[in-house]
Amino acid sequence: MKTKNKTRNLILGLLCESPLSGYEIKKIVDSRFSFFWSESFGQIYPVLEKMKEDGVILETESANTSGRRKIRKYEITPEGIAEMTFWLTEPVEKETVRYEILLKLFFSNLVSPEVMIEHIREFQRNHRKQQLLFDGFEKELTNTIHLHNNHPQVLMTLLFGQKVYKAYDEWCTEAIDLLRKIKPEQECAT
Amino acid sequence: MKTKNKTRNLILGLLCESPLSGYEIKKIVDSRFSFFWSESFGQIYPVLEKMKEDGVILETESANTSGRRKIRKYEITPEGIAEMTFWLTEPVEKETVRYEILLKLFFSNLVSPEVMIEHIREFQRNHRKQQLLFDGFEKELTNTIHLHNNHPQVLMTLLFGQKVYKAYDEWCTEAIDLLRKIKPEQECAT
DNA sequence: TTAGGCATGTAACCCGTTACATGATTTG
DNA sequence: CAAATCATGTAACGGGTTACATGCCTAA
Repeated sequence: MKTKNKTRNLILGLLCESPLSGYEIKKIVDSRFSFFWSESFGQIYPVLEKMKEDGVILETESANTSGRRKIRKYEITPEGIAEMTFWLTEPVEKETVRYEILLKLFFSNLVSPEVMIEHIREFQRNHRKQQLLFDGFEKELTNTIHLHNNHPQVLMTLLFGQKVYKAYDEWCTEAIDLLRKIKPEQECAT
Repeated sequence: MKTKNKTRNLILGLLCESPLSGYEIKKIVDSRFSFFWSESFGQIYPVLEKMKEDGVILETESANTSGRRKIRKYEITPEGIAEMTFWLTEPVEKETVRYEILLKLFFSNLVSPEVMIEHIREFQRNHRKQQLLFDGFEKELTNTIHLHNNHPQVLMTLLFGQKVYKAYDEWCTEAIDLLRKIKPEQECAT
């Protein structure tokens, strides 16, 4: 039962709450998980097929609603719940992050400081957009408190995002300041 | 010239400073880049071969020193420097992070809070170890100031690590506190 | 009517890890 | 001598993205 496939666990987790289609899974990930997870259709659909074969989920031919294209809804089986709870107890694997922005920064003495400043500004802009979304989520959650039994857990993931993104933001500001102090003659090439 | 292969850029960057072997590249990444980058031998050696073919690096048959096994040293070519500077000016691609710990947390109402508390403790321990290394690096750097012309850039990557890991650490403490407050009857299953 | 969102799926490709094989040299 | 470390390499595999193909429905 050694599941390296995290997509599989994501799907199992979502289906623990309610049956969903592949399309809906993707939408949920894109909207609520985007700051710590991502999935593509090219991954989701084949994995769903495999999971059906393995008997951890089953298709609940949930209607051809109003002559629309067939929507394949899936629900979790007891085997699926067992697999999910097993995975939850397994230790978290060491994540292998790769911050392209830090790699560029590390070697950025090959180009003018302005280049790197612009990269960091862009990074800061993108992450500030996400920070605004955090605030929205938080309000949404405090309004619907106790509606979901995983409410505290959701808040905690949010808290993670808020703290880390705040750290990103502060770093961006400081890094830009530091880069501005670098004299052009210290460069290697342009 | 659309390089998606980041390993290639890492190698180019390192070779800008001095010629290196595949083994040395791996050691540098493991020791100094580990908190924001990772590489495996199975990736490095084939990429080096490909880069040689493409003429961005060349092998400088750096001696069979004292009858030892042949060490293949590589140095960068002008084409390699051009490729690297081009990549540095290209925008940073949106990173797709996947925090397994947050995915587990999000769905952790399926198991007892103690399970998740232990995962977070482990996460905190691992990252605190790295935080100690940051302090060591910093001292090392302040001693050798001005020895390398990318000194400020290195310090900035370090600053990033320090800020983000501090955010991790604070979150861990708060999250564990919050999890302790969850009453067992709020769970779904065990 | 056409653009865009809903919905599913596949093929090609790349990226990267793991595991293994090989062999030399150093150190206990 | 055995174990660890230095050093290079390959094969197998899996994970994941991108791009494409298909088709339906709704709203401008």
